[in-house]
Amino acid sequence: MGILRKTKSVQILLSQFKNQTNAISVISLVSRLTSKMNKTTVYRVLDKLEDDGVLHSFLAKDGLKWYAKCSNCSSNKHSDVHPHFQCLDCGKVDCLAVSFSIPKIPNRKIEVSQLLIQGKCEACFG
Amino acid sequence: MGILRKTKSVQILLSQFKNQTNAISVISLVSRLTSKMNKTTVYRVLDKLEDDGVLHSFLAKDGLKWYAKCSNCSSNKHSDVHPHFQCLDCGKVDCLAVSFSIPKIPNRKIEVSQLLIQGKCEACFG
DNA sequence: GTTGTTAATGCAACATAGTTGCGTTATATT
DNA sequence: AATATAACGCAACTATGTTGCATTAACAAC
Repeated sequence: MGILRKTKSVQILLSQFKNQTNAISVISLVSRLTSKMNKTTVYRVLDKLEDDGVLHSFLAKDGLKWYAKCSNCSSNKHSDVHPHFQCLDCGKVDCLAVSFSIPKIPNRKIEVSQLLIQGKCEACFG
Repeated sequence: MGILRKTKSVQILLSQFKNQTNAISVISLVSRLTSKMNKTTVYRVLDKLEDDGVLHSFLAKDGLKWYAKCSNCSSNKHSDVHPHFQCLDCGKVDCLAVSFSIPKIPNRKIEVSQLLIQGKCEACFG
């Protein structure tokens, strides 16, 4: 069950993802919004926005959950399969606008896949 | 700093990975060895075995850490880059013996990458 | 085999991410 | 304005993982 009401919390959270394509960790959202809403609400709204195909989530290598805007998803399915890149220096995570090929695996049905790449980003590499 | 002494705990943990190629979650190891060693010891020994290139670790989609035997790693580097497959039905995780190509990304230095594939395994697919 | 050094362990307490139950608030419909 | 109920805040809780420290045990030297 997705978002039914455009509450203040939903609008605040959506505004965090406006005008930027980077992913944001849940921890970061909870702490930066701590004066505006309860952490429980952050978790619940993010969950629903993912249901609706507005955001997609993935886990970084440290086990923390990150969210980013979807580009071509609906509430039916998350069609947007792309790798995520996390900088080991500054911690920034972004969605890479490239597609990758999943290796063929016999006798298994593939449903989801996620590729996490870590290294140094443009800013930290130079 | 890796393993220096062949203690009873080290031997018990290593025996869990003998004669099988599946990955095992830390949670599962902690609970199945609860009568034989403290959970702190489980975490510490696994950490050291990974340092030594004996085991490698990765995170499944639920954020839980899993370990599996390395095949071609040393304490210097984990050379064994392969995808992991987790069955959404039975939860079993295994290392796939295939290599995959990481997409080219401009202006970034790639250091680590992990591909997690989820779906239905041979047993649950049929 | 005994001794000494110190890596490894067990335990308790702690840290952190995330979840649940429930009473209250506020959105949207009539 | 009244009503139904989705959404919220709060507190308490769960689970995974970590830390500090006193004790134990591996192993090398004798």
